[in-house]
Amino acid sequence: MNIARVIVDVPSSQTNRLFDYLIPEELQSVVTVGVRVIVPFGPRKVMGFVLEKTTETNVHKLKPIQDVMDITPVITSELVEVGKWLSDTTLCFYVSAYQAMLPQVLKAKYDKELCLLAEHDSISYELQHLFAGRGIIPYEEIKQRNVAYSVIQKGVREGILEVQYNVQSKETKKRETYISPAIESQRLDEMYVDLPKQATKQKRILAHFLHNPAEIRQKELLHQLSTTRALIKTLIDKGILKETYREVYRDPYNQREYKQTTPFPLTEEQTNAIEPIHYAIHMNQHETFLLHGVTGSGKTEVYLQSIQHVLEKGKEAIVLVPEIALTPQMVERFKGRFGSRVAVLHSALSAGEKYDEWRKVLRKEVQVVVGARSAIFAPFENLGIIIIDEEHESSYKQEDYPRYHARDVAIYRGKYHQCPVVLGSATPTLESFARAKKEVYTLLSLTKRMNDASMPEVERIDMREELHAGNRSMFSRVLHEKLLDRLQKGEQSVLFLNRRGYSTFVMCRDCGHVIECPHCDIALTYHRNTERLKCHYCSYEEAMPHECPECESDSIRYFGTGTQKVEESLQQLMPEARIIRMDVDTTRRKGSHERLLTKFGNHGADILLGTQMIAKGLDFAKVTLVGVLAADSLLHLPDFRSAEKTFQLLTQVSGRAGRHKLPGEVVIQSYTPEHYSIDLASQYDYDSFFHKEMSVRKMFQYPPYYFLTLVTVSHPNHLYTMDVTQKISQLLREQLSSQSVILGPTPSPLTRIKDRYRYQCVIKYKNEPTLYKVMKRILQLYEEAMQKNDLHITIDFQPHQMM
DNA sequence: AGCACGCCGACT
DNA sequence: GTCGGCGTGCTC
Repeated sequence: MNIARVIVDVPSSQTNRLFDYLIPEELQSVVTVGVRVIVPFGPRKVMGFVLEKTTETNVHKLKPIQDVMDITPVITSELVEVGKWLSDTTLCFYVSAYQAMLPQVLKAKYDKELCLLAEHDSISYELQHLFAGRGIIPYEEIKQRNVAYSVIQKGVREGILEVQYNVQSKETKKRETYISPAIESQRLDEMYVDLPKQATKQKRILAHFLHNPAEIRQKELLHQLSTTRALIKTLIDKGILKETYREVYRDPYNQREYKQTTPFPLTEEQTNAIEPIHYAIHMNQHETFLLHGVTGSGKTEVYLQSIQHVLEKGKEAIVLVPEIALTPQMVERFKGRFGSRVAVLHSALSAGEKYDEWRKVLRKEVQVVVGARSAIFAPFENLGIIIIDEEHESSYKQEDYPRYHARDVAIYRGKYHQCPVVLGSATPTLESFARAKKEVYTLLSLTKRMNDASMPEVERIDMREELHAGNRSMFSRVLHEKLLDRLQKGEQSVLFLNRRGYSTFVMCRDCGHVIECPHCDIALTYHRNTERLKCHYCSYEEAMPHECPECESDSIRYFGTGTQKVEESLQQLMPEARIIRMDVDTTRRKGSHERLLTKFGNHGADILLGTQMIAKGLDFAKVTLVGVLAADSLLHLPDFRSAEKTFQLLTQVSGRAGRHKLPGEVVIQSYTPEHYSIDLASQYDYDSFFHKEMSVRKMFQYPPYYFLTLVTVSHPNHLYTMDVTQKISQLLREQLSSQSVILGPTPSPLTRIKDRYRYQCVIKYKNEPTLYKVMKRILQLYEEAMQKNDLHITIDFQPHQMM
């Protein structure tokens, strides 16, 4: 096995294959499948992943591997397979798939240096000036100092200069310094006596070690003796003390104390739900469960006790949680139960912290990972369960390369490890619920809230009537009243505004009529530049009307409101109320999210106004009112999932009120309160919503009845972009089965980004076994244009956003 | 992706 | 003759 087959870190279609390298004798034992290596590639050096080892090759001029970057593999043999599958099913490069599995700091860093091979005084004046006495300089200095590249080229040709390509790892390990005596205590005693009288501080330090010769953390020593590093350094230089380094983890949760919890007694429903999961764990059997439980029904306890079983079997668990729900409260629940056996992986951690948490997994120091989407690649080798909480969350779908869905990866890994996968949600995606109904997944239901709490009462407010009654503000009279009431009682309110409602659908403020596409039942998008309304699914368009086509009123407007504006008018309406605004702007800084929530939790404000991010996980005893300012904002986005998303969001938000002793109330403001998603959400009726929405999806040929694939073409030239998209649509129509529907070319919802025009084509299909092949062929066809002509073609199988 | 190689026009 | 423009093709 002296040949390694390597995927090089060059993301291009021509290099997207294995390259064979000779493993030098001295690296024979360290070069194993899954390690990163540095290999010569053409004239430079690049990072690569070793995917195979072999003794045979048909390449004659094998180059040797230059170096290894890892002592132990960073990609387990299972993840090698996952990576292949991932790149095959998302059509991404192999490197991209493997990069996606690793923490950012393991990405290679490249730099170039210029080396001087000749004697300094034998070279030209210009080069002497450039090198200024140094033997190696950074390559960029050539440009900075304005030296002509021809001079460098000539030097290289003459053998005076050499360009050196370096590959570095960005990883840094945090170390702590420890101090201990370098000599025996007897000699230490002598030293103490020999020290000059005035060296009182040095004596104090020595006295400490005479007393306690054990190694001590430098930080602690400095603190205990209130001395300085300089003094210690002196003693080290004298050879009396020595310093040693010990690698430590950057543990963002280390300082925190977690109250240890023990398993709660389960309700009858929970017991029924957990039994099949435990059975699958014990039988080492893969099965996908859909745990459908209303908000507050105790899904987490089911997760925790399932994990408990897994750990008892000596296996490991992955828990995925949506990014915005990965709050300290959530982490606390897992750390509280499993303590130091838990690693946490999410985006709020620094790169170094993420790396450290990830390494705990790699080294098998933890058995449970709680994390956001990418934690699905946690390098466990003995998985016993994978849990995806809030299964319906769109953040589980990666929106750029590789465009994977964590749910698919989970099921792939679950099959590999023969372990159960649990998808949990109060509002499962139609896809998952339909699969459960077809018994592809096993459905487990929790219909009751814990402690017999009831869901808060929901009142829907028709904002059209408010307008007719002369209320032009964005707060209905009922909501205003209730807010004042809470303020008086010293209770708290949460106001929710969807920021994505900043979009631009067109609606009549008199009759609530929203202008929709006649072919797609989806709101048209207002294009400011052309003053026209367009459908992003079927290319239909029309002029922006001056009056409502339904009631002929001239109150027809395009819509959008920001949190900032809401805060201003709220403050105007209720000057005495203390308001906390939470949106992207106020939570940009690290830790501000938590700080604001803590402040609200301590009743540092009366009203919490926010976007998406406050819809999840909030659990405050004094919150008795939840207001949704514009429930329509999601509804009319150009997205076939808009009704589903509205239902999910309203259900989610409603769950924030009255979670404790005080009963809660919910006010939903809307211009179309009669819409089934709002109506059924206010009644907490998932089943009816499911049936209604399924019939809509069936009628309009959308998932889960049909699969979707989105092809997006972009190029600086408008006509060319249209042309390529047209040709691709044509090819798809020719090469795919006649049952498939191909929509397009259509301008993308964001038709121009960064001076690039974007067109798209949507494929709706039921069964298209050759789709990957056809797509690959199309990509090959345009490979040249993509390389030379700045053409981009992206393919998204099962897209979540049609942008 | 990068980089070298190689073939053309515009110079010292 | 030499320098530098960019199209072409390769990287174990």
